[in-house]
Amino acid sequence: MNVAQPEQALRKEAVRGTLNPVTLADQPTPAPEAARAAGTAATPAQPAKRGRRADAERNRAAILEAAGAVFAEQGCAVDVREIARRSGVGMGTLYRHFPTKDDLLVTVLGQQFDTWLTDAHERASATDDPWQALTGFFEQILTTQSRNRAVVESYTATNGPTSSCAQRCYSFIDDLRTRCMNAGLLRPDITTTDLVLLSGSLSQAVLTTGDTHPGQWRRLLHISLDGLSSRNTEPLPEPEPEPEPAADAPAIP
Amino acid sequence: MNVAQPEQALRKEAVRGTLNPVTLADQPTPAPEAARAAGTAATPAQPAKRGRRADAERNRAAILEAAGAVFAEQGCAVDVREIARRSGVGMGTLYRHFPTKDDLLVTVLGQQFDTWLTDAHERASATDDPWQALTGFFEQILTTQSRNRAVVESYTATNGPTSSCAQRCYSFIDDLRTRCMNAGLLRPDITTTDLVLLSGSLSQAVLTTGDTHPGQWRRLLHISLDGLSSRNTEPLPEPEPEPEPAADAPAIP
DNA sequence: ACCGAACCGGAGCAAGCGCTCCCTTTGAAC
DNA sequence: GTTCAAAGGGAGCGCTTGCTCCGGTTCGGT
Repeated sequence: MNVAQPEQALRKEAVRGTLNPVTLADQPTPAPEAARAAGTAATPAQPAKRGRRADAERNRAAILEAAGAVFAEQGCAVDVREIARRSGVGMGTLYRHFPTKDDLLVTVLGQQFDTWLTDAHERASATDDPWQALTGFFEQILTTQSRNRAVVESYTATNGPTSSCAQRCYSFIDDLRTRCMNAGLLRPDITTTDLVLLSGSLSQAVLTTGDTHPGQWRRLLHISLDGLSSRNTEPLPEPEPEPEPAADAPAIP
Repeated sequence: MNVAQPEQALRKEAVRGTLNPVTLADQPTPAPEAARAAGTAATPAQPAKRGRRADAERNRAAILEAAGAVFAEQGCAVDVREIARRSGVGMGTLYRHFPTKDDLLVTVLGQQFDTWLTDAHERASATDDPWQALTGFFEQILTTQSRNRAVVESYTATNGPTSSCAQRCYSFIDDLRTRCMNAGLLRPDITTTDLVLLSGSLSQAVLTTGDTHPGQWRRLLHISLDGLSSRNTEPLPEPEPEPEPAADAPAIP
């Protein structure tokens, strides 16, 4: 799942230290019924595969909530003990529900991403102005990320649009681009990849400048958006051939 | 030196794990003579304060060279043992020369920054076109950073222009900005802070997209530069009041 | 050639952190 | 109420990593 793993990896891949922020590849909140279908013995489906005890369900929810808060505040690198503490459960409980810290992170970010993308869709279709849809999208994604370290970290750790989450996001951005392009608002050689990577770059600016220069990222965003406008006619440097998205090069929002 | 340290910190601040990428605050290659002046019992001055043994000098140089390479390749988080191995010295030797991993990192990055900034000055004064000087600067800083993980990491870890290194960089960018502004090439409300943070943001893009989309950062740079141009007249959102650069909020190039 | 101070090197310490083991507790079917 | 599989919890293991300790070695002045 992660990059450059040693050779062992018996079934537990985030073996030691390595554990890059995340790899939102599989099961982004899988549909409850499609649980035991494929060979993926991944995180058990969300709403009780077949009668989970009530306390277990409660604890699972508590873990998810605490993890969401802690990851958002402190980033992907927090001690698992902190999450256990905040959710009021022991380590054993936490690890029964999520076999790996990575699994927990993936689940949490997957949920957040789902709600976020739904919201983004609604907003985008609420306006008829393509340019406003695009700028609103950037505004939204950056606002979200300015409040969630884990999202930014996992984004920048494994950029590149792969995985179901990232692909849905990618095609959403692609729609926005097409709308703007048809209206002649976007300079003609902007690719969807440009937009995806631009959002990632600005995300990082949000994270970096968050403490020292609050709100400064809006200025950078404004500058970048102006640079995207069709009023700039000089062609961009050629995009280099993309190195064939490897099957294990995942990402997130 | 770093942020949010516990209370102990007996004299060794990067006590455990914490060790954020860096904090280029003090002694950016201090002048040899001003060694024992202030109370700063920092890294001993470079060229033998008073007769260092020849082998010690050789080892110090080897450590610096190896550390430079290793930090550039693998980032600030490498194991100190790796540096010791690559430079052919033992841990004891390494830690006699640099009392802390952080010290080593600061020294290495400080040197690299010095040579880089000198080069930047030469290039900038070699052209009469202010806009080309500005774009050349961005091009140069990003090219450098695309080959040096440690620089990017330390930049994004402690953004904000403080410390002697960062301040020299800041005033250099300020010169570039003034030249462009006088020539009417830059949109009028661009601040130096905008430029500094923009470079930081793009640096991150360089790091992030380096593996998956080599050279892509040039497109983002192009877009941003177009956004900086005076052809964009719409005013940017107000910059928020900067939170008084704290005495210990350092950064680097 | 001699001597002491400076230097070398790497085994080892301590702490952080992901994860497991195992005994205890509890929910819910009967 | 009884029973027992499922759930709980936390001490502790194993590994990493920054840093130290100390016996042996080497330099450079005499």
